Amino acid sequence: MEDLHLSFTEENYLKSLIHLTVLSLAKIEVGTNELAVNLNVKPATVNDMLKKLKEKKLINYERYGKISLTEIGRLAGMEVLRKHRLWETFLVEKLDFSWDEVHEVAEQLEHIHSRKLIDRLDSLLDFPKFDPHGDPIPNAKGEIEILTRKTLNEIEIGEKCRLVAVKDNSSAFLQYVNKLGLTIGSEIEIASKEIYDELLHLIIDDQTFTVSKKFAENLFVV
Amino acid sequence: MEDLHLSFTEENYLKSLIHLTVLSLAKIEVGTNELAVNLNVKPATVNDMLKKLKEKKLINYERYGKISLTEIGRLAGMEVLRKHRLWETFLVEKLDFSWDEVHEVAEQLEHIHSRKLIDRLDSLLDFPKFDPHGDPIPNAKGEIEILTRKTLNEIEIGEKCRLVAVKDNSSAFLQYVNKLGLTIGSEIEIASKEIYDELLHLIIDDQTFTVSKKFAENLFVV
DNA sequence: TAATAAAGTTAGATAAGCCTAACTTTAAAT
DNA sequence: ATTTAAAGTTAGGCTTATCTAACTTTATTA
Ligand SMILES: [Mn+2]
Ligand SMILES: [Mn+2]
Ligand SMILES: [Mn+2]
Ligand SMILES: [Mn+2]
Repeated sequence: MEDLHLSFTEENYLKSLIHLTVLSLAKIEVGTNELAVNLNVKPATVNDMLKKLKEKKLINYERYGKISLTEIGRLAGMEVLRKHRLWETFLVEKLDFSWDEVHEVAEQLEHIHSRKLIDRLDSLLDFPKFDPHGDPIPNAKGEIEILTRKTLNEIEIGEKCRLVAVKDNSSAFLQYVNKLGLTIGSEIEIASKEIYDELLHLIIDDQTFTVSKKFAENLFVV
Repeated sequence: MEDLHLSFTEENYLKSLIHLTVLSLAKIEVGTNELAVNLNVKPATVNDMLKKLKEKKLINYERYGKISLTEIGRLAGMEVLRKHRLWETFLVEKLDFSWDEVHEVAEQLEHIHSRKLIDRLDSLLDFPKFDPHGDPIPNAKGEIEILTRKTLNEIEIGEKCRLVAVKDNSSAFLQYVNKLGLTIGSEIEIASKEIYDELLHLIIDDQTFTVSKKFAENLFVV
């Protein structure tokens, strides 16, 4: 079953669709424009590719209709996501990369075609369940644990929570997280919130920090 | 200096040129046809690319003239070769691949762009000098130890030698080498040679084997 | 419901890599 | 020194992935 040869671009479309449907709870379809934004291309470009992906039976799609993954498409997309997250874990665990440096390289490595390579890598890393950003890693069967996670801005004043993952994977954001001394597992308490400009005052390790709503929306906590 | 962005294809051209010039002792230039054969494309295709590579100052080339690498081209090509051989070493050393399985995957991995990645990989592997096929690995400065090596068919009857590298990297050939119980470092004695069909009779570990001239030409010995 | 806005599609271009077929230049043989 | 063969080049096409500009369909909102 796993011998359909997909181009880098096709794989990126499928991975995007995984993010926009499977991983975005309670939404199994997306539109052309949303996919275009996610892939950083123009809607006209997406439209061309939709025809090709439908032809290859990777997506369900009708003219002017919504887009969803077929089972084949879902498996192929999940494999790309699995590779991405395993490579990120490898870079951090084995090559001492920091978590803000791995995403760009993993964007390249996720397209290496070799089932054996990825399964051996999984084994070398001891079958990790989460990547360096706290995101779950799909297993070899394409199964993933989808957790309902709150973002920091949804937490009430006075409540304590623990950082389990980050939404934004850009190095700009992650370096900002580093600057606050935050890592996956950090305890965070909401000291107070500003109504006017929506700033949050946090207590981390007995120190006080002020962050924006935008920042807080990119932190997943429990 | 290392911020010229090269495509996979351009990198493959430079790597080919490294093989055909730098690594092929006493020949610093090649022609369009020879390069085309090496890259498995048509001469017309090569011709188009030559114009582009010259434009980017990666090769020296004039219409109807021979092709050679510039210093920039040599360094870029050497880096691709370095990556190829380091990844092959990684696959064998860290992921338990056998030497006949690594070449195809390394053909993909050699195009991952990240200086940090490759230098960390080098360090993880303890700065190996040779890849699994006995080929020297260029260092981070693009320097490589070029050794003058004899092939098995050049050895005289009665002489003993040691396998140091293989010329052919195809899995078909390497599996054949495996079948004879040969590995890098194996002692080989030439028992005799047939004049008529150029077969060689070898003694390896007190056992006798018969191989063709074609086979013997692909084994480097000292 | 009719007007307007948003979403989606099509047509026509472009650039990278590749091809075949025909042509030109250089090298090798007679 | 011609002739022929080999090597190299050009012209014109194809495919993939992208774009812009114009158009059509669906959704929203007055
Ligand atoms: Mn990532
Ligand atoms: Mn990608
Ligand atoms: Mn190889
Ligand atoms: Mn290659």
